[in-house]
Amino acid sequence: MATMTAAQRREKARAEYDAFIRACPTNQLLDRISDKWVSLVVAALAPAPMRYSDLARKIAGVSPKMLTQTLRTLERDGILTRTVTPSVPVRVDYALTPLGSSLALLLTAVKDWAENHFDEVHAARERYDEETDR
Amino acid sequence: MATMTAAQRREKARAEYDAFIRACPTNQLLDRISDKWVSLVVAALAPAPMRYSDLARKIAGVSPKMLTQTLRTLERDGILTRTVTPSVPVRVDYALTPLGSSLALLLTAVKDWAENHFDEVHAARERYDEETDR
DNA sequence: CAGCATCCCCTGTGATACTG
DNA sequence: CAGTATCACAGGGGATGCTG
Repeated sequence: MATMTAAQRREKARAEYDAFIRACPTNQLLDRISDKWVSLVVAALAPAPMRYSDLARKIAGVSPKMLTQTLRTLERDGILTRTVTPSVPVRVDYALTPLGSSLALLLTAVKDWAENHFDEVHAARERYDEETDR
Repeated sequence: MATMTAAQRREKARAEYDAFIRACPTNQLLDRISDKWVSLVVAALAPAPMRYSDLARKIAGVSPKMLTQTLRTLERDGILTRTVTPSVPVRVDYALTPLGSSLALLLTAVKDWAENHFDEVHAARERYDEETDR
């Protein structure tokens, strides 16, 4: 295998690259938790379990569709549990799993960072815009 | 202003809601840093400053367009600095600011979480799919 | 109450090609 | 090397209406 055309080498590199991307857990999971709604849902559930309508109210701005979609993927990923109480009317509770709680710790830290450093970011933006705008 | 039609009341509520959303620093910043490319760029720059082409190579999968776009917004937000050295060929270095470094700490933690818990998430997914698929 | 189904638009994103 | 410009596309996400 000492001989290999440039095309073959390129193809090999590409194949390895693709495998790397698919195999790379970081990118996969990072993509999922780098989601607006994921952050908000996990943060909302961090203090205490909540019902569907509580979440809808607390997150304010989320459509039923996105809320459900987000909750389903998070349930699938073992981040939270979905508990249906078959009363009338139905009652559905969502709660973080231990896994979800460990993630919530980090996302809450990020959220706190955003709150604490908003001033600096805002100031930086104004400076930048002033120097740039025209 | 005791009299107000339903439409007016709705419009007022909407205006207040919009103002609330815009005023809320958490959502604004959270949205920005809850971005795939932001995470990757900040993580890439955390160990050491890098040049444009270094970033393009390290991140692998990002288009020039998205890379530039991401770098610009992060520069605007004071997360990183852009330094042009007018040699031939041109050389542009990107480095995290102290503000950016503090954020990098958190995002790196999230990245590590993703790496360390991928197995659990993956297992949860298989369990979920097995119970659900039909 | 807690959804699911459908429609549909619009923007973010990627590919490609060109420039200082 | 470090971008910018243009185009074309997919699909994210909202609105609406219906159900167990």
